[in-house]
Amino acid sequence: MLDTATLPDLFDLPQPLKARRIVVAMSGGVDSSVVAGIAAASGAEVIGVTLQLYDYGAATGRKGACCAGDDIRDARAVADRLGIAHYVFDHESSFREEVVERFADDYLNGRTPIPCVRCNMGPKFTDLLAMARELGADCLATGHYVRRVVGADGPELHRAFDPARDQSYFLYGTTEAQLDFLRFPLGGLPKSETRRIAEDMGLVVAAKPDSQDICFVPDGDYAKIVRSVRPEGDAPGEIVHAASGEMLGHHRGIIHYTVGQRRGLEIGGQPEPLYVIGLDAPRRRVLVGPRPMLAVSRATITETNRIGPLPSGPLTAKVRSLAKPVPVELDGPFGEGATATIRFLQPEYGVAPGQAAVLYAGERVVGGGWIDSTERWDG
RNA sequence: UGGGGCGUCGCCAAGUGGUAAGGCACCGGUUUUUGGUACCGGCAUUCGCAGGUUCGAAUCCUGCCGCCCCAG
Repeated sequence: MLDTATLPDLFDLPQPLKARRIVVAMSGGVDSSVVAGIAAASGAEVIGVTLQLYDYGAATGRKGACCAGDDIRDARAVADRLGIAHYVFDHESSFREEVVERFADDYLNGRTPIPCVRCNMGPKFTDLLAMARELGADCLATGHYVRRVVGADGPELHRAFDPARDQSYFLYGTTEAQLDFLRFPLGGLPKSETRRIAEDMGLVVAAKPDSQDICFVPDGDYAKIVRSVRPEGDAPGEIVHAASGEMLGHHRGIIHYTVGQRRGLEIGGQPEPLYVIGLDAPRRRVLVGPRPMLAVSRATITETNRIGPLPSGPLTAKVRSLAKPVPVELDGPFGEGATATIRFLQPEYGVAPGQAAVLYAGERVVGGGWIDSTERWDG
């Protein structure tokens, strides 16, 4: 059962909570619904806010999405159940510009975008956060699995207690100013506990499937979205061996490929698997080669964000969401939008431009940046 | 229309009388809040076609078809 005595700690706000106002970002999923429930139970005044991010019709009936159609309805139902205020803001046009169109443009440029990071940086932690301030809130709480820990130099971002649920990779772009105002009450809980709380509270979303895939891609066919936004982008081209230059086949369009990808090349008769080594957008060519050619020694990262001080101890980095952090060293200025370079102490495979590189000092997120280019390990 | 070689799963390829390896590709599953990766599983009752020899043929014989090379 929910221990109401510990609730104030989850929001780290000055007492008494009855005098506080908490805005909860409600996506319509289990996690943010539970956050709203916990906030309501804490005694604070709670306002649920849901952003409508994309087209209703396209998302109707979709399981595991967020922020459209049924999900907005669910968020409203939860808010009603909890007896809290709930507002829905139409954010479609800005979401389209900031997230969807950039997503498409990245693919057109031979990069592999990660829209969840953009969405967190823009609509959620900039726009929604500003709304929360306008609503006179003391904080903005979200259902992300990540921990905010107040250290000597201010709030820090740490990985979630439950490593299987950790979402810190998607939140590296959080600025210190944003972090000051944000709260992540679920960061210390295992997911099973979240669902249990949802059941205890009688929330309709208790058994709702976890969200996965990209929220605005209804059926996993992201290329369809790219085509719909940038119809001119899906042009066929050649598949070329990255080492020999030999033309091995044709592809359906560069947007279908990402560095490190193995499947979908449809090139047989090879002694070993071929992977996408690089994408040549101007020539519409997909460069392929054997796995050793994927080994990377350095990556240049741009638009870096730093959270808290650089540690004196060792750094690790994740260059994709599902990966154990690997040891790296950092060269150049880091943070405040600077461009830096990370050096991998061991070869790292399948580092794709467009993805995020997130730096950690142990459990703490030090920041990160966009992977802009890479260097071969032996090169 | 003389000589030589070849034709085994979509591709590469082992197998030369004992009842079709393997790799690549592809498909499915697992994992997973991005794209991918990885892992597990599936994938030729049949060896260009038609006959013949044999207890038994992809493997031997005959014919046909197709492709490649050399060629006075």
